[in-house]
Amino acid sequence: MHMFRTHTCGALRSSDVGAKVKLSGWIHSVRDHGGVIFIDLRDHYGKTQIVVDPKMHFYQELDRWRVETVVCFTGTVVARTPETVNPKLETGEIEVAAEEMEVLGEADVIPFQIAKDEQAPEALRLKYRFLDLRREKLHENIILRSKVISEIRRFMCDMGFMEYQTPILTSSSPEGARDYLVPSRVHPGKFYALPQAPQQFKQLLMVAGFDRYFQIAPCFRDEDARADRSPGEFYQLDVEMSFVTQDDIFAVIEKLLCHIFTKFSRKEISSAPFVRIPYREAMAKYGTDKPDLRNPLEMIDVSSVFADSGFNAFASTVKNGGVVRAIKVPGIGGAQPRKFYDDMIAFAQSVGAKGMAYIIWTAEGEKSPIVKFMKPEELAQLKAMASIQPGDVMFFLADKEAKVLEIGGQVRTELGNRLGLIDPNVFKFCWIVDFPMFELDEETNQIIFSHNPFSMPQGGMEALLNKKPLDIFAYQYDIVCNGIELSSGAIRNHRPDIMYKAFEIAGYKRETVDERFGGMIRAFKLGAPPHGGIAPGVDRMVMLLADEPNIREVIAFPFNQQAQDLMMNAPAEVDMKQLRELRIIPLEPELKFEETFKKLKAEAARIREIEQTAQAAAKA
RNA sequence: GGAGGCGUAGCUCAAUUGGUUAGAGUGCCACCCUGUCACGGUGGAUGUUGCGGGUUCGAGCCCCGUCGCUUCCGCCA
Repeated sequence: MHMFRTHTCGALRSSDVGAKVKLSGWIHSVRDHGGVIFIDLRDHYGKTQIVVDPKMHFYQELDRWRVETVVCFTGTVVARTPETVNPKLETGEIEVAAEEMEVLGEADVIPFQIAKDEQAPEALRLKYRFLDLRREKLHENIILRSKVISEIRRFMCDMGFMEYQTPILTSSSPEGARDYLVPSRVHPGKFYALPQAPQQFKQLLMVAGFDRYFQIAPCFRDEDARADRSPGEFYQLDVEMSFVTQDDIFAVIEKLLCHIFTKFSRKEISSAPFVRIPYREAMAKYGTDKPDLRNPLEMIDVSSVFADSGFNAFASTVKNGGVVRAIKVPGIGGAQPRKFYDDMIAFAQSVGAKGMAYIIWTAEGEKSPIVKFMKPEELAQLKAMASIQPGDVMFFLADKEAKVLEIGGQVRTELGNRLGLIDPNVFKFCWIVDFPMFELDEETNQIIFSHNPFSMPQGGMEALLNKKPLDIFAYQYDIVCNGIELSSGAIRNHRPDIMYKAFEIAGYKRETVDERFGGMIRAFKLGAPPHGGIAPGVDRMVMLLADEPNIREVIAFPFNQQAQDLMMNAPAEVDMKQLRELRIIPLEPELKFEETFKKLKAEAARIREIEQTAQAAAKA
């Protein structure tokens, strides 16, 4: 009987010496010494060195086969002499003396190297993704991903959750990202949408009484890519629970994340409970709602110091309703050259700052371009506010608050990076909580939902009736790790009366709410439990665990940044036959849609009229 | 949709800042080599310098346009 292997390429050890074995795999590398040839044979499990003696009948033929050819060797396991043991290989104590060879799959010249650590351009790597996936790091990443997902499933089930599947072909949701649409053949002119997330389904499962739901759920969003955001599709660990508070959900997720990150990483991990930071505090201190807490720097408000200062640039900003924020960097006073400060100012300007001031405190006094404009008591005030020690430096930004926070956040990150303040061997998690329910639209001056209209307002109906809308928080939260947002979540608003009221505050009529969200409201009118959930991104978790800066490195077959699959050539044009069934005529991209649509409709009506006239004439 | 960066051999990069026939490593091809494990050695082939135009005696280098890649902003309830 024919067989391909008795062992994998990672299996053999010195205890197997003397065994007659058969190994199959890819030719990883060839080292031809004239009198003897060494071949590293590689498969999913590892590498084994094959030795071919010139006396073997296939010795001459071996020359023909290039690296990455798939071959099967039969031979005997022999021990390596102590000086030829390779400690880098798990199978390094032995080698296989080849006696027979069979070529199973010939390989042409490969477009980029696999055995060597060579960085090929990404477009090429994506086109030949099956080759790229043979490279050790990428292969390991995909294996890690598989292990992480199966461990998540096991752990969730152990915590009493059950995995439920929800439709892939569903309807377009009114809020949120752009949908991917799928035309219906049975109902020409109508479209399914791929789910941006199984949001409504998981809530309906709670209404259906299933209590603890999870799903490793595919999500589809037609939005542009980022380094940590794959365009098109991605996976999230979708979670929903009934009869829970925000803290119940936090406890479950903290347990899960601690377990997964401990199991699959050797980095130090924040211990549960993770620190909780109100949204406004996060914005004030870090200038972002996804702070990297490995960076110890924080912004402080020093507007009051400069309100009546002799430093006019800042004083006038404060008088005109702006703010001054400072970032203290401890202990670098004497350590950085002048160029460092110039570079930081240039950086601040590159992200939109008008300028940036700084003060260096030394044992001898202050060094700064702005100190000469300031009174001694102002300097003393600053010193007290930030507990300044000699050697500390303070950077200052002044502008409208929103702008200062945004720029300050980027300056904080840049300082952290440049000064090496960010420990790469730590995972720091935090919850961002107390997102405002409403905000003021800057253009229209109207109250609008600030994030998710379906979250439960803190304080419920009572808060909606009695509090100023802008003072109401939502039970909404983000989980953040090392500056990467893993997920948003919320306690949902399951009460139709509270939902109508919340929408009323944001300017929606009851009829509009019924029209747009009628399905959910109908369900909530027939006995809905309080419920809430979260949906951490699986790709982002694996990306953090694999220490990859780019999300495409942890996805087996990712889109490129333009949402194309270069290997499968997707998206692609389709047959006229398929379009005819769907009654779809693609418009040339350069044509104006509205005008062309009207013209085509008019033309269609004209053709129909001509046909009807002809038919009538034929009858008569 | 907008901004920045990049584009030279299959791949990674160089080309003394506008000056002779565009080089090196790696890969590829041929030959040599019995202990390598990124083996080593000798020789060889490989270029529309992304594309189009302009400036110039002369452009890989400068200018304009265009395309592609990438990072960020917008967007991502």
